[in-house]
Amino acid sequence: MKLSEYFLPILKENPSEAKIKSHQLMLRAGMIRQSASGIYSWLPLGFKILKKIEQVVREEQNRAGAIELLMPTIQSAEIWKESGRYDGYGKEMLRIKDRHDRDLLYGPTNEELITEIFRDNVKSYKSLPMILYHIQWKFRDEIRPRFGVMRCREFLMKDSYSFDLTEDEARLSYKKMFLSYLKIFEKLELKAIPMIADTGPIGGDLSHEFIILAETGESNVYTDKDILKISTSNHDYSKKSLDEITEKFKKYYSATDEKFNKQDFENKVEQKNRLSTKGIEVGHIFYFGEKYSKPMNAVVNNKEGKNTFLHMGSYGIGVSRLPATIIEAKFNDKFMKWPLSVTPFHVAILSFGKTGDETDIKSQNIYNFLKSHNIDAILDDTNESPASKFKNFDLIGIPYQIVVGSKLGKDDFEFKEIDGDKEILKKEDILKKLKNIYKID
RNA sequence: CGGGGCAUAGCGCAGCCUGGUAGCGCAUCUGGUUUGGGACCAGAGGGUCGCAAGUUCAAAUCUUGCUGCCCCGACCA
Repeated sequence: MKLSEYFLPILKENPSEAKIKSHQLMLRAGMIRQSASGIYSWLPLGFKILKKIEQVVREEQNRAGAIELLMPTIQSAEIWKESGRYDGYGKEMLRIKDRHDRDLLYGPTNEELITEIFRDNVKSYKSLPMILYHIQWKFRDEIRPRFGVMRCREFLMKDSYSFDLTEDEARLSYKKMFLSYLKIFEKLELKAIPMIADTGPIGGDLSHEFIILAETGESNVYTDKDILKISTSNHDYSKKSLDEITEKFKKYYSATDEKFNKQDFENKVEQKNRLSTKGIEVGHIFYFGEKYSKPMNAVVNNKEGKNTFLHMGSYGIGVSRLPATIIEAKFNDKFMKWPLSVTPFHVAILSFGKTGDETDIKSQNIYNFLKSHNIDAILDDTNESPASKFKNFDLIGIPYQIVVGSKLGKDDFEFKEIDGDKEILKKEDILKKLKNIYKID
């Protein structure tokens, strides 16, 4: 993409309504624009990042054996009356009437709908276990939306739902999601800590929140430093491996404010290992047994041919919250640097030439060369000053840069990591390097 | 919902107290000069001053009502 042909409205000053770093940066880097309180449009750059994050989530959910589908944003009130949550959910739920005066709602979550789909189409224990998920926009009419896309009313969520015959099997499904979440956040270069959590309005008795450590987070976090050393890289989705990884985490103390107990913390964690910091909640998983299957009569035949209520769990990741979370966790006051897995472009080419001159031609040349080899580059071919280009790209945060100026030889290019030292390379070497970094064939 | 604040050009702001032809910086457009960390000169375009009513010869400015947005609290991916 050539910057001169792209839609990237960059702001030099912070809009006054943005109070936290990620909100300011997302507005300034032209990622989002607000359309109403807690409701945002995603501009091309932000949308590209959002889609990449979505893809990381999708791939790891698939690896865990979950199957993707897509449910609508608008739901009928009927099923919510069946589960008893139509009255229970409160004002957070946006209620709508259609032209025939039928009660509809903009889905804040999908337990009812997925339960209806499942019970209508699955009749045998032989189809179990099964985990279904979708990545869809949700609406929760928050009392006070704030912090940009961090706490907004309309947001993109990945929500999975597990169906099992017994509680034991359901706990295994829970562990699959537990590991999948850890791997997703690892791939996004985020430090996520699972915390025992309250089950909230969704209900159930087994639940973890996934908290990303970030100075500017909203939740207080108390844990053991060693918990950060646990690696998931040697774990797969076999039962043995899942049991091992969940056991590893159980050994360490970790709690947010609601569950924090000073006495316990000090008893269980050595002084030198105590970590109390801030975090952002990005995921929440629940096992809730028969909470929905009973009132909605979701059953399958077991081996004896008898109807048995399904054991269910649900698992959410705030996908649209993640771009902001990554910024909060990684921005260092000077520049942004996106993880390799979600960077909007592989490399930025900053041309210090002027339309049509030698430097400009050289820039166009390497841009076309990389493009023809599947490298997604953005070429800044505008007539801005060099200083201004550097500043803009510090803001946008593409991890690698190629700087094309008049100071180098005809076949030489300056290549650098955004926060690293420059090296002088030929274009073939740059291609080789980028292919290696991004694992492109 | 309780408490506080704001609304003037795309963004940041001044003007309001004390009513009299709407301004500044950045951004945008034209021409030229520049080019390795937010360049310079000259010129140009862009605003029913959030909406409505009232007071007045005259309202961005005073009065009243409404709407929107932001901040602090409870809620949440």
